[in-house]
Amino acid sequence: MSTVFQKQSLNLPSDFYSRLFEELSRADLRAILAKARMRIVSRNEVLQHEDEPGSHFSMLVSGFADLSKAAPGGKRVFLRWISPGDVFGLAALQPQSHPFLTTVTAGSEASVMVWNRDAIQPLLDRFPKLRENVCSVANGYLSLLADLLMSRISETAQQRLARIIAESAQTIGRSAPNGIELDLTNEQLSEMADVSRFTSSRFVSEWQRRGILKKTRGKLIVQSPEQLQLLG
Amino acid sequence: MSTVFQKQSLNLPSDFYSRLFEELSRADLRAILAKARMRIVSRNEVLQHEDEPGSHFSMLVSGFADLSKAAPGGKRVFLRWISPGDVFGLAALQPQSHPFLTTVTAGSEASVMVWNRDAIQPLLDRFPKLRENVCSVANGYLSLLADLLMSRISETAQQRLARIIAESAQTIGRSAPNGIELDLTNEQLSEMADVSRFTSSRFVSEWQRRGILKKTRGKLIVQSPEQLQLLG
DNA sequence: CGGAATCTTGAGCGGCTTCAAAACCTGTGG
DNA sequence: CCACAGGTTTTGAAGCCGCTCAAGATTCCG
Repeated sequence: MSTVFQKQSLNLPSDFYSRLFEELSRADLRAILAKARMRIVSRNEVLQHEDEPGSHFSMLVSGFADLSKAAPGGKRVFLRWISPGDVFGLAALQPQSHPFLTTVTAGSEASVMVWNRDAIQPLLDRFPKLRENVCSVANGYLSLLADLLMSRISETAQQRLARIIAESAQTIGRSAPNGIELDLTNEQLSEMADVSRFTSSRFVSEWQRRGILKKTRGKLIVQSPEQLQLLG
Repeated sequence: MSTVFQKQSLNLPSDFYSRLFEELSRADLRAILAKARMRIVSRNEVLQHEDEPGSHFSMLVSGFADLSKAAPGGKRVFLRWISPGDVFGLAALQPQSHPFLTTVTAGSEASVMVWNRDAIQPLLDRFPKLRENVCSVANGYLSLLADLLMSRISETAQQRLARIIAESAQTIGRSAPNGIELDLTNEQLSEMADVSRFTSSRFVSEWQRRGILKKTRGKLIVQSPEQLQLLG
C-alpha cells in the first residue's frame, strides 16, 4: 500500500512510446508532462474505481494493470490489459463531471503518470494535437468494447479462453527458454474468460496434452502461440 | 429506394431537441445547419455501413433507425434504436480517416441531416461547444457498449428479451387504447435479443397468458411495461 | 381456395455449470 | 527432515438453459 509521489523526475525512457504523444513536439511534451505527477503503486492497488467521479486522467508508464468492470451479481468482467503507454480515465476529460466507466487495478508494481481534471483540460485546448490523440484513444476504446461484445456473442467458452491466453501472452508474458511465461492461476484465467474454473482446467489440460502449453501451479507457459490463435 | 436531397428547408420543428445542439446559440446553430443536407430515406435503406470509410456524420430528424453490427458467422447484432435527435457516424469526426464501427438502417421512412467529413470538421474548431457535445455523445456510446456487454454476460435469454421489448416500446412504440403498439414479428424480437425464434415465442406466449402483453401476427401490444421491466 | 409467412408446442440434445471428492503442490514451523 | 495447512488442480456425475429439429396450427392475402 505504499503510494509514492515524485514531483520531479518525469523523465521517460528514451524509447518510451505512447499513442497519446504522437506528433507532439519536444517542447509541447515538456509542457504537458510538467502538469502531471508520477505515482508508484504496488500490486492490486486500484488506480481508478468505476462509478466514482472522474477526477484524474492517467497513463501507465511501467508495469501492467487490468481494465475491468463490475457486472450485476458481484462478478468482475475483464476487459483488457493495460500496458506502458496506454491511457485511461477518459471521463476526466469531459467538461462536465462524469463517473469512470471502468476500474483499473495494478497487476504488478507499476508507475503511472496522473493528471488532475483541472490540469489536463486546459492542455487539450492549448495543444489541439493532444486532443486529437485523445479522441483517437476514445475511438480505440469504442472499437474494443464493440469487439468484446461481438466475441462474447459468437465465441464459445473454448475460444474465449484461448484468446485470453494468447492476448495475455502478448501483453504481460515474459519470454522464457521454453515459451512465454505467465503468472496466472486457472482460476484467474477462468475469471478473465468468464468461464467456470472447471471448464478452464479441462481445456488447459487438453492443450497441455497436445503440447500447446504447459501448466504448473500458478504459472502457465505458452509453447505454441500460433496453435492457440487458431482456436480463437 | 427513393433517395431525395433537399438543399433548403432545413427548418426543424420548434420543439426539436438534440443533445448535439445543447447550449448553442441560435446563430451558431444556423451556421452549423447551413453545412448539412437533408436526406429522405425509405424503410430498410442503409444510412451508414460498417467497415466503410467514415465519410459523413448524421443526425436523425424523423422516423427511426436501428444501430447494429455484424458478428463473425453472418449474424447481425442489434445495439439500439436511433430516435430523432440522435447522432451517429462519429468516425467522420476523426482527423484521420476511420471506418464506421456500426451499421445504421432506417426502420421506417425517415429524414436525416448529413454533414460531410470536410463540412463537419471545421465546425468542431469553430464551435467548441459543438465539440463538447460530440464528446458527450461519444461517452454515451462508450457507456452503451459497456452496458450491453454487461447485460450480455449476466442476463438470461428471458431478461434480454424482456429488456428489448421494454426498450422498443419506449422508443419506437405507438401508444394505442389498449397499450403500446409495436410492429415486430417474433422473429425480429428474437434477432434483437439474440435468442432463438422458439425461445422468443415461448416467453411471449407466457407473458401473454399473464396479461403483460398481447401478440398477434406481426404486431405486439405491451399492456404492462412495468411488469416487463421487472423481468429485465 | 391455395400458398406463404408467422406462430406454437413437444422432444431431444449439447455446452457449460455446479457440486462432490480427491490428488497435488509449496511454503512454514516444529 | 517431516508433517501439516492452505491454496491449486483434476476428474466424474448430474443438471439446466437454451438451441435445433419436426410437425402442426393459425393468419393473411391474392
